[in-house]
Amino acid sequence: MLNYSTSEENYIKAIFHLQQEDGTVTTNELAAELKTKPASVTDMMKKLKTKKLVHYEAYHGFRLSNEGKKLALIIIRRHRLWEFFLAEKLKFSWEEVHAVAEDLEHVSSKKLIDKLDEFLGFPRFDPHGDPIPDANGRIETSKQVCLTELPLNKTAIVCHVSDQSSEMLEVLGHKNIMIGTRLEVKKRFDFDNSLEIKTGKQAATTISDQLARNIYVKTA
Amino acid sequence: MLNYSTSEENYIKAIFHLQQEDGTVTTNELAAELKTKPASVTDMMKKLKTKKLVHYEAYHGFRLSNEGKKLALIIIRRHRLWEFFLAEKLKFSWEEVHAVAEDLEHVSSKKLIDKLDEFLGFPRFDPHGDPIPDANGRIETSKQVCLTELPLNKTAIVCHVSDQSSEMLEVLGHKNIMIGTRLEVKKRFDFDNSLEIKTGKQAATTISDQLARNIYVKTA
DNA sequence: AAATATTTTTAGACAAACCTAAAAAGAATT
DNA sequence: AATTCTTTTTAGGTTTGTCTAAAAATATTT
Ligand SMILES: [Mn+2]
Ligand SMILES: [Mn+2]
Ligand SMILES: [Mn+2]
Ligand SMILES: [Mn+2]
Repeated sequence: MLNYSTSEENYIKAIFHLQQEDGTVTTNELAAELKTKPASVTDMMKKLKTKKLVHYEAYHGFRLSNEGKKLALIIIRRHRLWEFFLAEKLKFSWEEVHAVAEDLEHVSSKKLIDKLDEFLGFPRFDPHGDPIPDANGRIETSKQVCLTELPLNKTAIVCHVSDQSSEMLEVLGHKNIMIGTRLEVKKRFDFDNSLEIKTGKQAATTISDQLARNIYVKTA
Repeated sequence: MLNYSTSEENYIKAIFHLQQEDGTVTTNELAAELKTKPASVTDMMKKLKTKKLVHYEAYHGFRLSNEGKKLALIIIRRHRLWEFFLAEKLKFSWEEVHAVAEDLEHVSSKKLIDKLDEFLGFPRFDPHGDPIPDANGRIETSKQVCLTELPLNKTAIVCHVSDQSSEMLEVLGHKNIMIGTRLEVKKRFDFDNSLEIKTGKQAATTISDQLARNIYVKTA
């Protein structure tokens, strides 16, 4: 069932990401995304069509078939689990993980990935806050986002704090914020980027930019 | 300096292993090792020669240049560190690690490998007992081997015990065996595979097959 | 509805890594 | 030293994934 080349996998993953927005993807879009030429994209689309991974009619764009989507989620799972591993276990910084994961994602042993998942404690989000598909390809629909980027008045749930120091936990405890807390940002002060937030039925509190940077939330 | 294809890397590694025995490697030998055809080997040797990784004169075999040896040790380092990771952290069995490492070894980030090495605690031997080259390409010359495979009357030093249970440590303590102990196998009883060993100036002791299987030694 | 501009596909070429079959070189036998 | 056997190389071909340049289809303007 699965034994695809690095090139095929990179195309499938890129189509998956592009069609999230557009629905259907064009030749030029994909060529730009993959830093290749439109002619190369057409060649590859013909091949992926015969392999039943994409729906494609000449001149009318393409989108992934169900098979193609399943494959994309497998590759995304590998990519994000490796990113998590690199950040969490090897202490790579946030920005470094992507490039290395871009290569590691093409090592295709199913057992490797499932054991890695287990070793990492079945993490749900990669270091950029993107959800990690599970072994069956199921993926959380809502993206994890830093509290600093949450739009005003949008209800969200705290799902991760990146700094676990006792100082951090002290201030969180005092403000009654923990994993699972439902909150909304009511105001954002441009002067110092501090936030006024509302949690449940309590009075509003203010959160510094410093603190907000370490809190990740999921929109419901 | 280093950006070689998966194919080039597999050839370099295979030549390294073959020339350990032979000194110089032949076309047919290498073709057999890599399950490819002699004609393909000749093609690749021409390429590796222009890249200065091998010394090669038509019809007279080949061996790695210094550059080639350095590259081989980098690839072997990657391979064995991944094998150690798979066995130690992901609980892969002994026999499963090689195939997966055969792919992982071609991910070429130097930082990835050095951080992995650190994360693993700078292991000196892979799960098969082969030594792991360090970040500078230095490699231990003597291979680690299970006590069950040590030839009679050959002095060796205990370097690893794979079972660290308190029961195991109890029996080892009683027999005065620990990491660093110098020993020789004096006799091997076919009936139960038990061993009579001699350590330093003490009287000989007997070790069961069960115990011996968990002790690894390095010949001096 | 033409004319023009943009996008996409086709045609033809190239490098990498492999193959088979034939030729050449070297080694072993007589 | 000539013949025979074995090994190695060359010649020519295939597949995969890329490219440029030209042609065809589609979209946008006028
Ligand atoms: Mn990424
Ligand atoms: Mn990739
Ligand atoms: Mn191995
Ligand atoms: Mn390999």
